[in-house]
Amino acid sequence: MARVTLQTIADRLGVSRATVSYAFSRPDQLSEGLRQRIMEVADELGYAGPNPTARSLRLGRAGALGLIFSETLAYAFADPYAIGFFQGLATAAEDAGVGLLILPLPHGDRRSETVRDAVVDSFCVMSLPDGHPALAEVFARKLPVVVVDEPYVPGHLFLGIDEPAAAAAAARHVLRLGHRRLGVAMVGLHDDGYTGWATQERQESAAFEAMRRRRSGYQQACEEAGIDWSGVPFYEVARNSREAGRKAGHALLGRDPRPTAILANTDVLALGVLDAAADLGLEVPGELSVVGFSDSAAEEAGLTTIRQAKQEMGAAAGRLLLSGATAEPERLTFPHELIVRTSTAPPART
Amino acid sequence: MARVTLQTIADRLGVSRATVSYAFSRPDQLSEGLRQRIMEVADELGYAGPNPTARSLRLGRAGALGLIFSETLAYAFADPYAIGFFQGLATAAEDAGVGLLILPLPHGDRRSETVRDAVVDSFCVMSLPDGHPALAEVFARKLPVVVVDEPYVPGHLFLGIDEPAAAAAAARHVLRLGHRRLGVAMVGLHDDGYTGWATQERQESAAFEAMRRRRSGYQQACEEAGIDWSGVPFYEVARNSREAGRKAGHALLGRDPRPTAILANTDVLALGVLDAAADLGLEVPGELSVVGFSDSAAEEAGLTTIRQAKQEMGAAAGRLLLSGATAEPERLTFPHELIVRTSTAPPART
DNA sequence: GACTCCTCCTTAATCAATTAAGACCTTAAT
DNA sequence: ATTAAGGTCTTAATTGATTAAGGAGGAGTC
Repeated sequence: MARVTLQTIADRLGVSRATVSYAFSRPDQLSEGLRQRIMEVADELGYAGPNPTARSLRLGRAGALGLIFSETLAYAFADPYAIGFFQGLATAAEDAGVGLLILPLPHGDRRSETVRDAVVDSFCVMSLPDGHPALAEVFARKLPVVVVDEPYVPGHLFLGIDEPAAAAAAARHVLRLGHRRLGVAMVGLHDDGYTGWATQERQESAAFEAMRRRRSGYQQACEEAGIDWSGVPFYEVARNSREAGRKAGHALLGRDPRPTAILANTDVLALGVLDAAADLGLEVPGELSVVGFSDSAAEEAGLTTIRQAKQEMGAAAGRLLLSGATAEPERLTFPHELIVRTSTAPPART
Repeated sequence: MARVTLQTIADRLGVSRATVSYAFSRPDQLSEGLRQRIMEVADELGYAGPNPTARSLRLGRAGALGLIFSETLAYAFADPYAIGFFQGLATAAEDAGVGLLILPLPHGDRRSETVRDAVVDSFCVMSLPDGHPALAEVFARKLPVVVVDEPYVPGHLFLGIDEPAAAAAAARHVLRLGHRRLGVAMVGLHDDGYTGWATQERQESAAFEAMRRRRSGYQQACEEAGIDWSGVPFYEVARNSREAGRKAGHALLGRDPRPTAILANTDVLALGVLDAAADLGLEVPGELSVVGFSDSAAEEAGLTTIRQAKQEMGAAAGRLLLSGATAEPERLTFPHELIVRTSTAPPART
């Protein structure tokens, strides 16, 4: 049984293909009788409706927004920050009646076909490491693109927060509370699976721009407060999971002298640090202060964190891409806010 | 500046369109020199690469799997159970190198174009109420379809758990512990936004099949234990949120006599019930037992629940659709498991 | 009766590619 | 010298629709 197309129906009825097309797309162009006969025959032949791909080609629009994310999709769906952003983006897509095409970018096996063959009208790219081939492939498509968080590419639309300022705000908060012995736990600096202490050089050469800048915000705030950054223990983990945070927490809290405050660059990591503190019987915030980042999983745990308007960012990204208004390339900076909860307090007097 | 196509490049170089196509898709068919010249000219003219839509049309495959979900996307992304399923599905899509096209199905404004125009090779439909128009539209596309959880449509591939058995297991657990005064909190029965006590008739006429069957499992277990179902307070909420669960919890716990055990048909709802218990100063499990469903947000809170293999279900759905093997329509039932944690215990002696 | 105006349908161009089959030329083997 | 074999490129059919422009016929108006 061959495929049923408009032509099949047209032939069967002895009318032109155009007529059948009108039956589906503009019923008012046809007499009611013929339209009904067409529909009957379509039904009878098992016609699946106008082929969407052919339609897309003819109409010049795909009806979808492509989303590219550095991680495996399962991982992306596990990240509360990403989920929040997706929600905003999805809402914008929904409002515009277009689909959201989530494109996989397998680690290691970076096939370029994915981006090249994606049937979309625009791309939203989120958190790619510097120089990731997918970015070049996206730009090669010459479609509207917005890059979120990282990397910033001059001449292209960019959405993000003021990373150094936000990170500095987190650090200053504990510094003002009087903490002098800090520890830092970060994920997403590199793409190489490394977990362990990070040298200064490794810190500065991070492949992910936003995290690199976030880190520099921590450093700057410390140095402003007269703290020698090279003396601040810095633990890097490969995955943004609570378990990884716990590992980082144990590493940091195992130092002598023990840090009295730990800065984590995600909430999930911070929750893991809290787990480690609980393992060691340390009271929070009495014996240890912890600050997260993103306000994505912080509320329940009473975690002090930096709030980012992730949903608003997603919605804005979607609107910019879907509005059709070819906004001139811009760097849009979204606000952040320090949310103080119960995971931070002045250090215990020694 | 007109659009650059293969033809533009061909004309510029005085070669045929086919040659240019080969330069991109099968470099070995061309002399190295010509191929390079073609690439240079393509670059110079700002060619964006072979148009994916045209490619799709010619090749007869879209390279995407369509995902349809009854709720707004923002809501879907907020549901841990859905997220778990997405993770599995996304992993399968990733393995196959295809995209995941998430299709919006706006509440109220149910435009049929979304499904009709989706450029996909197959559909995964999740949790649609009985008779939802999108379902018919999906089947009209004559593409491979798998329906997850609800509604079961004979003759089409279906994935789900044994809902009545799973629900009965949850109910029997507290019944065996000795509870006699139960309360039930459910979400997702109807599509009409109602929140409040649900009559027997309303319970049985639920639009969502899986939830309807889940409820019947609760009822059956109760009746087996000699409990009069009509005496079991049943509170229905419109949204699967912790806040809604708290509301249901307050309603149920405000009854006299107060239930000693509450069955909730999602973990999120159950967490809200726990919140309500905390509000009232009730000890769990001392004064109140709570059972959730899905094991999607239960571990942290020590919630007793029914575990579903959501990721495995997602992965299986993806594999079935992407394997190309036109599996004969089947009803695949996945296992469930009662996970007993610390939110259930025998009732206090009165 | 001639004119205009509709209504309904057809013609034909267009969207942007892929690919089997064939043509042409060069090289190598017999 | 002839034939076969390769390598390189072209021809032309194909994928499945949309839509502006035009034509045929009937109805309404003067």
